[in-house]
Amino acid sequence: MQPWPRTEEEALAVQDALRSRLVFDEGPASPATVAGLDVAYSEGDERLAAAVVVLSTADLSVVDTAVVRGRPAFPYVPGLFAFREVPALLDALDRLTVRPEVLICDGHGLAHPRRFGLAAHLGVLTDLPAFGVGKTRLVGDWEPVGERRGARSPLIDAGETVGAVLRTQNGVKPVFVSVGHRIDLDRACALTLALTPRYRLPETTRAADRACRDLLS
DNA sequence: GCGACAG
DNA sequence: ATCTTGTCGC
Repeated sequence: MQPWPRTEEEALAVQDALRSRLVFDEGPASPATVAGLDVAYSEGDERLAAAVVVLSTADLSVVDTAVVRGRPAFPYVPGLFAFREVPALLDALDRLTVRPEVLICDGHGLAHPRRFGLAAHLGVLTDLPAFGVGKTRLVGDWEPVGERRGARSPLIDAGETVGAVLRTQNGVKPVFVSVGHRIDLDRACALTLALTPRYRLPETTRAADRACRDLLS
């Protein structure tokens, strides 16, 4: 993916081309390692820091960390968000010394207007199992989710299930889980719950958020 | 024309 | 994403 798209039209064309490479299968049931990815932005200038933190699924300990500085590669446009962060995230992934078994992204996968959000995009480019855990919705509707941790409701857009609204903590606002590449929704939700023993967001996301924020300040 | 709109 | 004080609760 050399010539990075510079217009919305070009970006849409790239999504169209890459979408056909998505693979939908069960994916790893109990991966030994999972990676969290996140990006932090500076206020005034246009600088960013991208981080990937690999955790051991067994005890949630940190196995590897990679952080890089960079620039947004595209303006923020809902639905084209991946074009903004993917280059920096790939740079960070390249600097890992271990290859994680699953990528957990800060954003959506299939829960996207054209079914190709950040998690799907990164999954295809790395060919690693990948899914997204978003804090807010981009598309879709859902029925009220039970108040207890583990409760979930299908996220439906244009008549199809594109993800799940999952409660990770009792009485706390749920998160939006959606498949990206080479993993199914049940396993993505199970992993998300395994990574949220105490907080709303996965430990992977929290670790990556801290890492890139540290590099920026 | 009016809202909605990942991070 | 980032800007922000206090406040409620364990």
